[in-house]
Amino acid sequence: MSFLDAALIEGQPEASERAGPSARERSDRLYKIIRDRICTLEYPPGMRLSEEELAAEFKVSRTPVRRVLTRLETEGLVEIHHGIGTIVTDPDLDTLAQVYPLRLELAALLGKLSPQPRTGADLDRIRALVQRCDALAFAPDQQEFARLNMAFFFEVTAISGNQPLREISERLYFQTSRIVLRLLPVLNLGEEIASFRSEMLDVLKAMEIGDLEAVGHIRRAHISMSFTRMVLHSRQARERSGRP
Amino acid sequence: MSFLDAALIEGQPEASERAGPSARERSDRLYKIIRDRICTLEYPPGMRLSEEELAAEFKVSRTPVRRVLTRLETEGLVEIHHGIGTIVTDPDLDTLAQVYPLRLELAALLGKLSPQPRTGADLDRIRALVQRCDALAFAPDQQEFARLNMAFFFEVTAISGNQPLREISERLYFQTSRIVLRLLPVLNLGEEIASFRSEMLDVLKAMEIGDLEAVGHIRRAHISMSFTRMVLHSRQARERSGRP
DNA sequence: TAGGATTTGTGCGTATGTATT
DNA sequence: TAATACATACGCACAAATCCT
Repeated sequence: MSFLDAALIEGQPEASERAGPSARERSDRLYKIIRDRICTLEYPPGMRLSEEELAAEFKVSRTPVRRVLTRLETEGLVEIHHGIGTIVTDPDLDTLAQVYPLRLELAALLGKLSPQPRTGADLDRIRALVQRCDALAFAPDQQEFARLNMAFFFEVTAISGNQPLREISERLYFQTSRIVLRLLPVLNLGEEIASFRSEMLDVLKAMEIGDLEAVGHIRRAHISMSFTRMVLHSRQARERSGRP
Repeated sequence: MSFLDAALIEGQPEASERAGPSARERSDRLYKIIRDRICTLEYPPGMRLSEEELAAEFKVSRTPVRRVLTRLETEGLVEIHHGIGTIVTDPDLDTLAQVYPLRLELAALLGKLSPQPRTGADLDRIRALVQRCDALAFAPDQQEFARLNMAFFFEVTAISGNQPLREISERLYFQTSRIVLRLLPVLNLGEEIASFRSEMLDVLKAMEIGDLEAVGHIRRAHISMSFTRMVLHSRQARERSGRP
């Protein structure tokens, strides 16, 4: 268990005073830990997750672990098969082709529905992400790239006060964010990092003048281009490997 | 247990040959039964659902029942409180105000993303719904109205082949469909039935000429007007009761 | 084909939390 | 304030399903 995981599962009591985390809080923390491990490919597609092993790691019985795995299954991150096991799903380009049109529309909606004005602290957090992105250019790190992407996603999603919209956006993001990491070998890493950095700067500019609807449009444009790059490079990779 | 419920839980084996329903199938059926009971107000908002009673009714232990209730909680249909119980949620106008803008956009998207051509059988099913709606005008029945609405919703949602979009649309529908029933006392029932009937006829016309994008726009317009009527009549009801 | 190993699904007793008396 | 009643959360043992030998 990494330091970050430990911080997540211990945490501060949220709803209760000094009285230890409630069942709901324990479950949510465990869910986020496993979800993040899947989305950073620490648990790669195809890996089998053992209920007993997870139960042992987090010092609980299988019951709460099963609760979390069931939730992850409804969100498409794992598949549970009776008698076989629980395996991490492997999102493909076909899944992506269904989810991306939705993500495009939802990104634009985020800037329109119940826009939440950004504070200086909000902008500073994004500026810190740009710094981390710069460091990434010199020392490529898949997991750090995944965490940066996720952190930026949450910053952009927060511009809308519409909770159902945020939940749906998150769900679709976690369903497909892994595919970029999977395709990194065939993608141009420098191009991806540069594109990500310029997206953050564009969003920052729009936020600085308070134009949240523009943030949505910028985000939409970059999601679209990201998808196009993936399709393009995948096709090129297939051609290079000789497959039709 | 009603006859319809019995048919649902027995059903035909879907994935297995004569080998009895799998755990997944049993769970899905139980989920749909309870979900439908909630959405037809057979389980009204505020009602407490006992795990033991449900377990006894469906001849299983509390474990699979808890699995289903947990799923219903993530979808916002019930709230589970440790030590208190599981109660059916009561969606209010504020929730509606957040969900409806989304439903509007998604309705339009349904006609655009992966449109699925309608067959004669598809149209006949909708025509049958119109007939049932006509019968409803003479003998108002809240549950029948709820079931008609739901059946029509599924027919319209089926025009898109985009599975994530359909899932999201369903989720938002089940979160908010009950509120129309709750407001029926202050709404003009005749107006609601007439509006519903004309929506089905409009959709039917668009489907007959194969214009699925128009179906989306029609649906969007009617969802918008439905929302406006609810806000309007709720305000009038408040004014009549003397509350500011 | 049969049987054992391993996995998830289920049943049930107990722990924990909440409200009421 | 303490005790009681009753709800969900949890842990564990066993059943059912699958794979491999």
